[in-house]
Amino acid sequence: MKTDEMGALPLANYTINDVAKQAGVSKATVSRYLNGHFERMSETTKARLKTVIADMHYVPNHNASALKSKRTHQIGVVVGDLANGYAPYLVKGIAAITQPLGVQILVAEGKTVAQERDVLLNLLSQNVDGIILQPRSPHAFDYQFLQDANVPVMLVDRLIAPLVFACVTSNDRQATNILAQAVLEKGYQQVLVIANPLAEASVRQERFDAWQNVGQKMNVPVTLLEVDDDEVDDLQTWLTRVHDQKAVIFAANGNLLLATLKWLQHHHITIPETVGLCGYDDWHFGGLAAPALTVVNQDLHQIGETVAKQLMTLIAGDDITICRTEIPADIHMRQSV
Amino acid sequence: MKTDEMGALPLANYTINDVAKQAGVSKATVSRYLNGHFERMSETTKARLKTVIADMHYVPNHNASALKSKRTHQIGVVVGDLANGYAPYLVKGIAAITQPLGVQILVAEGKTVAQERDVLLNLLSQNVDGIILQPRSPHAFDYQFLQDANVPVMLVDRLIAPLVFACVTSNDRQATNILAQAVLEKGYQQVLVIANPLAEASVRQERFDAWQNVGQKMNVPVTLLEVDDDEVDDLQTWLTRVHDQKAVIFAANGNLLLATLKWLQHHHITIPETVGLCGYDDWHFGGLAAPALTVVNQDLHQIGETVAKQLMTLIAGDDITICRTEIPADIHMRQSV
DNA sequence: GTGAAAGCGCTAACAC
DNA sequence: GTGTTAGCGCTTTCAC
Repeated sequence: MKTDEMGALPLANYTINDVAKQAGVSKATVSRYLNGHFERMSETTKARLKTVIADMHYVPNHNASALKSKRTHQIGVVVGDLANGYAPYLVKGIAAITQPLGVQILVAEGKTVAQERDVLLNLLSQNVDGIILQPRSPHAFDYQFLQDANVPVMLVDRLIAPLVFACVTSNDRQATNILAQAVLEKGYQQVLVIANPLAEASVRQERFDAWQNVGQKMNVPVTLLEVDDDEVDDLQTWLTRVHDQKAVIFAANGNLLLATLKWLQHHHITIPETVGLCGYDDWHFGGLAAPALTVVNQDLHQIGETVAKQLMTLIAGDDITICRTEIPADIHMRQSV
Repeated sequence: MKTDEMGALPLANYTINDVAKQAGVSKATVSRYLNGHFERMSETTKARLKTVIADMHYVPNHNASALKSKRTHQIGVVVGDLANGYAPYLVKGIAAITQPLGVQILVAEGKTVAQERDVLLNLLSQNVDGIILQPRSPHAFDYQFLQDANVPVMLVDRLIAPLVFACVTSNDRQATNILAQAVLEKGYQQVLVIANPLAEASVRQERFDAWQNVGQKMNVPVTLLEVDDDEVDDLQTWLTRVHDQKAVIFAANGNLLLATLKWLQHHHITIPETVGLCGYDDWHFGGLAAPALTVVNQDLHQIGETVAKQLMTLIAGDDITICRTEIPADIHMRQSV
């Protein structure tokens, strides 16, 4: 290995052996130093190593240490759609916990169950220490291979049945209940819930159930419109049917809320005069729309932090109970209903 | 290693040795198979390995192969703020290129130059094959260590001087020029440009320069308000000063645009009657605001794809010219001016 | 066309 | 308190 006399030297190619030689100790000692095993290391060697490592700009090779220690200090985060307003806040919440710990985040997108499986397998082969997954499928058997792989897994946003991994979501049922109650008290006679296919995710079902329950209690009919691709043209039919009643639309997620808002604006349907609009997740700009939107806002940052903390616990080898942790969502009553 | 008779077996702990033994070949042959070196492999062993690997659910250990081959198939992506509307679309664009290639993305956030340095060093120690960086600092010397590390680096969104790494941005100067021209043709007599500190990023300067040039040509004074933290209270002063003139505000990025819009709404200042508003990056909801916003919209997905492609070229060992690639932005003229 | 063997850079017993 | 040593699972010459 080259010696350097000329100042700032390449952050490069030095190995633990070079450091050991330079410091006049064995590489075991260097390794101990690097891993913070100072229990019975003399202050002198400690100090010496500190300066030598700094001088050499030595950077340990993670791959080698991971190979040996079986710890990569990397976790995988798999979301359904990276550009969905959900993902960034979630990832930021996760990063707030992991980054100070020196744990890196591998993000990947699983747009279909098959693609999700691919990226998960890929993540496993990278030996990630753990995985945070917004699952595409509600069925545990689709994730059998994850259980078999014996890697810590946390779910976020969606549940699977049976619940074989711990999960963090918001309090969907409760929050939707409160919103529904508040909205229906304004005297609406018809409700349309626009959602992606309920069967694919149990929280969707919960949000719909909440409306049904409140609707029943207050004697207001609740209609369901399941759409697959944020294409909301079908709401024309419903609008026609209820045109002489005071009606309100609930869009069950942020994308649908936006799609619906755009559709209504495009068709020059006034909100809330002709039809009321409320929904889930305005990603900080519901207040800017015309009119400002009444919404349930999930605390994504908190969800991310919580799921990351629980994953870190699992990775540390401590058990946690396999259950759903619910993070309270905020409800913003504004002018769109 | 256990043999399995009972169907789906743990995706686990099999090594290349196990596969070799099971297939009755040497691990060298298995390795060749895994890496697609079929040049002179008999069809029979090829077929045999295929089935054995599938049967065993063997998954190669990336850390081991990375240690030996010096290729991790991971790239680092460092952005200033993960929750900024910029990041998700960019990352998605990058993922569109890398995911099919089996290249994983390590995302990290660099909120300050110091933190950015930390995460970059961390990334280097993970032996990422390359780095995409939205640089916090405009000075190349802050990234000397990256050059020394001899790792492929691509910049995105912002330049550094001298330009020692290739970079992908939008056509800031040109797009802003077109917008400015179109806006001023509406007869505005005063312009306020709200931006984060210009000195920190040359594209900010470009956007301001564009306004200055157009303003000069059309004889309209252009004022600059530099704010540090999306706190736009100071625009009160300017508004008072120009209250009897037809005035327009240009917010130089999406966050500032939102902050400004919120501030104006909060102070019940009508747009565009009292003051016009336009800006950069509405992240798909500028059309929903009241009134719909006139903006320059960067093609973030395209930027992400482009920067990822160029990085892949660099990683493949091919040279690219160190220059700035500009992706045309869209200009949306709407009702806010 | 395939195998043997030498490491990649690190960790963790186990010595002393 | 520190050194010796045996691998972790893979890739890649170099033989044959």
